[in-house]
Amino acid sequence: MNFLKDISQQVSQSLKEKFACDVAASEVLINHTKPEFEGTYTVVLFPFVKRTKSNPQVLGEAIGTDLVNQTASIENFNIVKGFLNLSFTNEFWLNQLGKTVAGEYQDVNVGQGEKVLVEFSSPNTNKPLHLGHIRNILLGWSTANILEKTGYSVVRTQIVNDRGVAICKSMLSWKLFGNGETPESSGMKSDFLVGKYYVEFDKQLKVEYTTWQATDEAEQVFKEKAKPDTTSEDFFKGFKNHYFNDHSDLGRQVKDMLLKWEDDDEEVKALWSMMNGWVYDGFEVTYQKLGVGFDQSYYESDTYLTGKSMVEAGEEAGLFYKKEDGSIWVDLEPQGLDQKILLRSDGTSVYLTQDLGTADIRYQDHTAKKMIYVVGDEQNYHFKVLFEIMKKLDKPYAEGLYHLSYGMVDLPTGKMKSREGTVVDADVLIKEVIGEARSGAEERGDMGGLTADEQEGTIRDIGLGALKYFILKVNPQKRIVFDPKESVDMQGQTGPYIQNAYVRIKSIFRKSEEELSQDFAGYVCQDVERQLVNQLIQYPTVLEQAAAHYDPSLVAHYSYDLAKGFHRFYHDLRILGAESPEAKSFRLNLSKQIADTLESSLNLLGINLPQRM
RNA sequence: GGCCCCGUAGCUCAACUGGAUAGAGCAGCUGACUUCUAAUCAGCAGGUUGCACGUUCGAGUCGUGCCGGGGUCACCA
Repeated sequence: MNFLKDISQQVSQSLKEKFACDVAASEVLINHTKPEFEGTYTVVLFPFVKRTKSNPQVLGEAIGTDLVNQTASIENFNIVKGFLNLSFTNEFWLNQLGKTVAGEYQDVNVGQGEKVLVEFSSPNTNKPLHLGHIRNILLGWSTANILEKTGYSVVRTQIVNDRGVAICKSMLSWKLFGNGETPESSGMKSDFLVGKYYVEFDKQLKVEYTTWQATDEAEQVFKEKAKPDTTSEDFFKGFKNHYFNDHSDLGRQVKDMLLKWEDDDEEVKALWSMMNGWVYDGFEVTYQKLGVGFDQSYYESDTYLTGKSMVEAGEEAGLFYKKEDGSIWVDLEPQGLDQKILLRSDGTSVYLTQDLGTADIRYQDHTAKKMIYVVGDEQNYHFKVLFEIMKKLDKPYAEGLYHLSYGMVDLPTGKMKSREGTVVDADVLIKEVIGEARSGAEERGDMGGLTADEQEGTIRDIGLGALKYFILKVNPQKRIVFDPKESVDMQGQTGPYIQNAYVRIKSIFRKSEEELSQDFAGYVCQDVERQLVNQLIQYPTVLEQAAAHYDPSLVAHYSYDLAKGFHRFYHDLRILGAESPEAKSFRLNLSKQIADTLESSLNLLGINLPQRM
């Protein structure tokens, strides 16, 4: 919005000429005028009071007079306390709409083609995607869209955690208890089938553990390791991991499998490929339902070895150190962090190791110096560590790494826990939300001459629109409390509300037979209309901010405000039945721009706009 | 315990990064469909911004200290 810069410039000049005070144009603060006052933009005068040794009233009079005289678009000013409120001419607003129509407010190119890699979703392959993934995926997807829109060259990627103990649990469990069950034979969605065996493993382990607790061996362990005042019940609650590692038969078998996997054992690898394949098929279905996809997927199984050699190289270069038992560590205490292990004493890699390798391979593939990791905030510390290590290794992309951290999604009953079966599966939720949209549509009846297929598509867009908006409108840093039973609202500040504004506009244009022309010269616009034009020209600024902060919620709030403005306008004024040809032309153009902007902004959030609803 | 995040209306969220009398939606109560789609609009009611100091013309926003919630400090991922 260049005219704001011009105003700042003018203010700076006035201060210089009339008060001999040097204030850079960039220091001039211009706000939106509060609705209860006359005007559209406001210059805050307080900061100049001290520097000019003048009072706000005098300052305001001087600056305001200059602005009105020097700037054709400013019609009037008033001063309230230390605020200089500026009103713009009718001509100005007509011009602004004209510029918008001409596409002048379309280009945002802060990225200038710079490459950015956005990692999101990043699932494990032992169970289906759940509500938490949905937030992750929506955030990642829309952040990528926003970056693309603002001129970055974006690569969308996921890292699939396809190896390790978890998937081996599913594999072993299937082998022991599965009787050769397949997605075909069971009719289950394939990722759910794998998840089923993961849960089954846990169940069996629990049984095994409980039985073991009654043995002499367990009693011995309790006597040796329990602190004086703990009951055996409490002790064994905390001992579960140790049991799995040191005493469990199932645990032994899982580890055995993991070792065989690392040894490239044919049978184990075949099982692994098969079951991972099931999971990928299932994920793909879910991704498609959500309308997202990736330019490239990375697999931990392909990258962990690279990480390992990076660690070894770093150790040789003296950046890391080796303990007597052979494990390799990094000392990040100078950076205010801790000592972290990078390779286990048996030479196998840990979580960090893989992330090092993944980052490096990605850089080799894409030479993107910016990489954004969309990962939950429980891993804040992990990423701090990772980024520090990259700096230590002096990687060219080290400074461009960013952890887009977001809060967990909780249920009204508390945290989601897979062990307690309180996890909300992504597919189940999507179905529920679409069902909600369907019953809403049925209640309303009449979707105006759509075929059955089109209706189904619209219902899906509405349901998903509600879900996506609900999640994306919240600032990523905050935790979300999500009640899947009450599902998602379709009224008020919601996706469907915004979709509805768009649909109303589309409906108008369906009824308007003439070509859209710009014959609105001389039209005197009303307050609502000025406000709407003003909202429209904010769009590029909003995009810039959303891109700078990696925050889709800014776009979400903007589109709601715009839709709200439109609904009100629609209610107050006739468009097709406007009082004059100019008024009609102005309003049609305005509506068209609003529809385009709503479509653009909602698409950034991954929300589709139906033509009717 | 150390470090990190969060705390705003009954509920879900805003507040242009320090600016005016803290705004929306939901839920509750009123009113508006023979009018371009009522998934809409208008109104009422709802607040000591967790608490206390401090910084300054000005603090929900910055600082310090408490209180409450969450996370994290693994040879788990």
